[in-house]
Amino acid sequence: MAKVNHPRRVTIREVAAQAGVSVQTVSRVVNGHPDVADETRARVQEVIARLCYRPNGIARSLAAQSSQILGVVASGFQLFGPAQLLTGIEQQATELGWHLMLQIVDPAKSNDCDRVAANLISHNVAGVIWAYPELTGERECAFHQQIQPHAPIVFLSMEPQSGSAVLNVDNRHGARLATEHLVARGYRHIGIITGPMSLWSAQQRKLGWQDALASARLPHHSRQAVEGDWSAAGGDAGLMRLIAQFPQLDAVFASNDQMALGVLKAAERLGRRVPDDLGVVGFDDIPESAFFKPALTTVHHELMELGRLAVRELHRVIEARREGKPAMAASVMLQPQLVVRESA
Amino acid sequence: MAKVNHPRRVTIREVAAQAGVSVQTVSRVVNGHPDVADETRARVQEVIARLCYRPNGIARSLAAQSSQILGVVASGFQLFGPAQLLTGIEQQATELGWHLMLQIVDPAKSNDCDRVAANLISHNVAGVIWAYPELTGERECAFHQQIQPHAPIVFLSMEPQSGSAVLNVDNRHGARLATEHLVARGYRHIGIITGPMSLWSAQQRKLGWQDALASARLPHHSRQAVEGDWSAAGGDAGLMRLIAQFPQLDAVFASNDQMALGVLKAAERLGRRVPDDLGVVGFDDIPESAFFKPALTTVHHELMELGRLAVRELHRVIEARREGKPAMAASVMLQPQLVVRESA
DNA sequence: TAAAATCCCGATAACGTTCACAGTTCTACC
DNA sequence: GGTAGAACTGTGAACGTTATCGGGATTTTA
Repeated sequence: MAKVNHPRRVTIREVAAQAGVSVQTVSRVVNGHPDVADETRARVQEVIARLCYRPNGIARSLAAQSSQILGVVASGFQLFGPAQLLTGIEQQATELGWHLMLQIVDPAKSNDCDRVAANLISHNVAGVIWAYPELTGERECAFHQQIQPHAPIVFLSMEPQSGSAVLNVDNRHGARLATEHLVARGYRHIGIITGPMSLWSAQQRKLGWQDALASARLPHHSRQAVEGDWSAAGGDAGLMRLIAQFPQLDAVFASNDQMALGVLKAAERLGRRVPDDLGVVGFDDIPESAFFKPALTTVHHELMELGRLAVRELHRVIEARREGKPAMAASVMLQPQLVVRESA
Repeated sequence: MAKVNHPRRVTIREVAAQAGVSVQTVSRVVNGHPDVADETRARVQEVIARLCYRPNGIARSLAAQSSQILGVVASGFQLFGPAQLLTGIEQQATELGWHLMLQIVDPAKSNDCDRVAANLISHNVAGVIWAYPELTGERECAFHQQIQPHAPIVFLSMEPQSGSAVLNVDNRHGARLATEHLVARGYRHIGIITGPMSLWSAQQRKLGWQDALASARLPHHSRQAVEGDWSAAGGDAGLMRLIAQFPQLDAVFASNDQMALGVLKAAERLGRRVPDDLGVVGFDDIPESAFFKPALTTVHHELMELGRLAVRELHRVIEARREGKPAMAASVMLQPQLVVRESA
């Protein structure tokens, strides 16, 4: 096995030698510890700059038994939600000086979670953000058990549970706002196309729809709801099924904007004018939704901010624990807002 | 500073003790080295399973002077392209057993690149994928210089350069296909809304548009082109500007599908029927584009596959170098395809 | 049958940091 | 003027693994 031609990287030892101090003193300067004379500090910093010394993160992690890395467990970034979350996480992490280790779990493989947990632990991550939205509970539980002793976790878009921090958008309330708006506009036969019902957020949005119908004393039967898959194609197919099983339908709450787009397309094909013959409301307020025809009435929420919050909470807990104080991340619930446009 | 209550993790030493062999032998078993008797190997593996031993990635990286981590430098995942790339990268990395360290560079800060490079080097990444699309060249060059001696790099969606591996979709040819289709449909006054012209891909798409006009012997003036920002809002505003400065316009090539959506919206507002009064072609073939009104004719390309390819190339090079052979990643150019729908 | 090669395995030293503790010098106070 | 404490610095041992080298047992070759 041939030696790869690595250029000798500058180590703390060389800095120490050049500055005429001990390795430990350099370490102190680098980490901003007190107890080092101003003059010494200046000399060391000068040498550091001159040699372009960069502390080795790996060695640091090993010695200190903890890293500057946060683990992020996610599913995929093709959907709007996860992409927004990850963007927020990334921004805040960079601002606070954290690095990110990305882990994707494959829903198909049941033991994938163990692999991910083992990876994260073996890399001494300082904290973990669980942004993989699934309801089963078992998965998260097992994961939680494994990670918990090593690093704090925050969960995103999941069922709130005592004993762990869960950050959420109030999907139920958002869906209620959307449906109430349809009711206020005079629609009386309001169906829903849900997201994949294995997801907490999809369930909550359906509950919000039910809440609104109930408080308006409108009936809701199971034939008023069909399950979608977040995609425009799913929304299109969903409207077809919905009309087939519930012909008097006069409005639809689509659980995300992509599905709402599919609904608009199907409605056009069926000769139903929106909003006159069919009211449509979406969820997410993706940037494109204002450009749909007609412009989509939808529910706006701040997922980027949720991601940023997750990092800040984790940061707070990690710092506190480093100072010896026990700390717990707090759960949070952000409130979404209705954005009224033309489709309802 | 209070000791955090870390549960003692199982180390290689304990495995060695339990199995009655040396630490080194356990290491050999874990890493699949030869030169260990079948019987010994079995015994060690049994102990590993029993104690749930997981090698510490940090310590491994430090000792071996190289990790199982790939660095990914990107800009943001809110856009379709980057999200697709990252998804592909993630999938392939997981399949091959690599971990990902995500780094975002802030275009605003000029020295951000140094920070990113330092981080990656300090974590001993085995390879780097540069998926931050910008043309300036300086940035990449400086980065290249710093990383190169430590780890192989592949670049994504950039200007091909000798001496480094660049993976691309043939944006120019794709744009040419799109524009040629407009010509074939009889449009004669074809404008373009480009992406941000600081991006290589945006430049290439504009060149493809020019190619098509030139080979059809149609004139193209600078007033036939406006710069957009990839967003639907940008596409909408773009069409307004385009018509103002080039009134005879009868077709538009929008450099991505979101902008095409904006164009469709603006066209409706102006009372221009698509495709009769105005032909529109997009680029990317996002899943939603088939559901636009009218369904969007666009250019399909396989960005996820490009991301997967990048990881495979890197993997190949890293493995080869570990065996002492010098190796270079190869450059690749994927061909896009035209998808004809209703908008042209 | 001696010499050489092969197969196993272990001892020791890295890898580049931080931590705990032990100085040493200097100031301040009674 | 001795002593207590602060301020600063250095020493040695971790952290958990892999690399290097060497040695004993076993097999192959001359």
